[in-house]
Amino acid sequence: MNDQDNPRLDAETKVAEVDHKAELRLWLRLLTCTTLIEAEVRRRLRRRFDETLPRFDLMAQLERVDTGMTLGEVSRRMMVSAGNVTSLVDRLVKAGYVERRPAPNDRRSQLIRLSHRGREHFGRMAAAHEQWVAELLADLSERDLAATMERLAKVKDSVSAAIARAGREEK
Amino acid sequence: MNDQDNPRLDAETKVAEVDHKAELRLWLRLLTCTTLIEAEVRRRLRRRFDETLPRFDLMAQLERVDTGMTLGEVSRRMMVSAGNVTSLVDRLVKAGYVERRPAPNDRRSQLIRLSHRGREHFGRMAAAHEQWVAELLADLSERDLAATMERLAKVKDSVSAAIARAGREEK
DNA sequence: TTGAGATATTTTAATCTTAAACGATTTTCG
DNA sequence: CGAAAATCGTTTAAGATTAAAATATCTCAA
Repeated sequence: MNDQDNPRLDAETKVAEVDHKAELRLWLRLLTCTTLIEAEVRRRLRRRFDETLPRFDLMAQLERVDTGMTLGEVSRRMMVSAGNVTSLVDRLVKAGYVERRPAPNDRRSQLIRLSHRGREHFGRMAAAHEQWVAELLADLSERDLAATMERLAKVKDSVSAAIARAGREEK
Repeated sequence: MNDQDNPRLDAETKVAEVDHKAELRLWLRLLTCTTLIEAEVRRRLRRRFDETLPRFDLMAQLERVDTGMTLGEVSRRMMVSAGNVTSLVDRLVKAGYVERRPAPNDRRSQLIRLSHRGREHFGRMAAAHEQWVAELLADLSERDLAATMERLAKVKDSVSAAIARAGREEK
C-alpha cells in the first residue's frame, strides 16, 4: 500500500510535484473517524430523543450563554452558513426550545437563547451524549486521550494558519 | 477550563455517572479539525472547478476500480445512505462523468464507473486536491503525520468496536 | 419448490446545507 | 457630515442528506 513501492504512480506524479500521499491519508483517516462518530451519534439522537444532530449542536452552542447570542455568533461557532442558522433557529423557535429577542444596541441583530423547556430538553440529551462519546472512545486510556488531543491541536493549528494565509492572499 | 476545578459541575454530575469531559473534548476537537479542512476543500473545489465535495468524493471512490462498482458498495465506502447515492449518481450521469450498466449476475444491481470524460475531470481535481491537503497540513513533519495516523488508528478502532457492540446488542 | 428473509435500489418527505443576492443597519474614514 | 464599506439577518435556488417505506430480486433451507 506504500506509494514508494508503486513505480507507476512514481512515474506519473513525479512530473511536476512531490508526493503528498501521507497528508492525504491522514486527512482521509480523520474524516473516517469523524464520520463514524457523527453517524452513530446522529442515529442515537434520533432513536432515543427523536432529535437531529444540527439541532442538538445549535442548542449546545446556546447552552453556556445565558444572556443570549446573535445568529452570526452561532454561525461562526458552528462553522455553518448564516442562512443555515436562520432556518435552524426558525424550527427550534417553533418547537419552543429557543427564544428570540431584539439585540439592545443593534437593530439588525437579535439575541437567541434556550427557553426553559429547551434547557431541560437539551440537558437530558447532553448527559446521554456525553455517555455515548465516552462509550465510543472507551478503548482509549487517559494518556491516549491526552496525546491525541495534542496531535489534533497541531493539526488544527496547521490548518488554521494555512487558511489564514490563503485568505490573506485572496485579498 | 478543567472540569476538576469546577465544583458546580462536580456536584451535579456526580450523582449517577463519572466524568467524561476528556472524551467529549477530544470528539469536539476532532470535529473541528474535520470541519475546518472540509469547508476549505469545499470552497476551493467550488471556486476552481465549479464542483461540489460530495460529487468529488463519489468520483474518488470510483477512480480506483476500472471494472465498476455497485451503488451499495459506494454507499458503504462513503458511509452515506443508499438513497443519497442514487441521486448523486443521477446527477453525475447527467453531467457525463459516470456511466451505469447492469450488473452481470444480479438484476437488482448495476455497476457504475467513471466515463473517460469523468476520469479526466477527476484527475485534474485530484491533483489539486492533494496539493490543498498538503498545504493545509504543511506544518506537520513526517513524524507528526505518522504519529497522528497512529493515534487516529486507535480512535477508529475504539469507535468501530463500540459501534459493533452496540449493533450486536440491538439485535 | 416455495416461501421467508435478506439484499439492492429507488422513492418520498422532511430537513439540512451552501452560495449568492438582497435589504437594512451600522461603522469607518475622508 | 456623508459616502463607501462592512456587518446582520433573510431569502432563494439548487443540491445533499437522512430515515423509512416500497419494489424488485436473490438466497437458502425446509
